[in-house]
Amino acid sequence: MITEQEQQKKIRQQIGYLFEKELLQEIFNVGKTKKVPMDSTILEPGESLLYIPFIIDGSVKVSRENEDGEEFLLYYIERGDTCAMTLQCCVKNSKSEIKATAIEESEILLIPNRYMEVWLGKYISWRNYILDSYHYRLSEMMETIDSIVFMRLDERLERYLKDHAKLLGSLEINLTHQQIAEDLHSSRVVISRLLKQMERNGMIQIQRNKIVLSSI
DNA sequence: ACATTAAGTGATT
DNA sequence: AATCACTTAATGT
Repeated sequence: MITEQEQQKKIRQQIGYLFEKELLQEIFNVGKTKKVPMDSTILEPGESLLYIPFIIDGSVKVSRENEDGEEFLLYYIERGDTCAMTLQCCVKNSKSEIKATAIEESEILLIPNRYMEVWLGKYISWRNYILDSYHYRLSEMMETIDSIVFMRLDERLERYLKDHAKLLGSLEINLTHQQIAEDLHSSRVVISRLLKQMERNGMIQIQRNKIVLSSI
């Protein structure tokens, strides 16, 4: 079991630079950290938010899901990030419209949602952080929209692979063609074909359950 | 050895 | 670019 001191130290290291001293102290008082295993769902659409989640360590995938359970990747969030969608949910007490999945073992910090509004008035760093988060997520979403509208699927796939590699800091991508197809809302056959082509171009190597990029 | 799941491929729309 | 139908290859039991 991790001691409180160790936990605080970790939070300080990972996201401490974001907030002022007093706020950090409040975070220590009311926040709880939680480890989540790879591939676990952190948040389902329709769920009510009781906590504002922050990523302290690891990476999380945020996606949209329709009634049939088909997904579409909106963006990734990593250390120091929170999800703009959840912020809104916390204030308005509405339900989540997105799905969040850990793509590696991650650690999240949970803050009871009632502090959200109080801190907005009390701490400048918090206000800035929230505004920045919104801005950043919105930009990322626009990039994603651009890619759907203006890029061909092979270009999107390439971007997807590189983003994934950068995020996890490894040229090895442990995903099946099926999983990739789901994120890009395409079909497995199509992805397999495009990957095969990329392999012929020497951009990647294909193995079972794994793709190795030659470079980023 | 057999079943299951991932990946490859030709043909069709 | 998607879907079907089928094959081949890798992996678990």
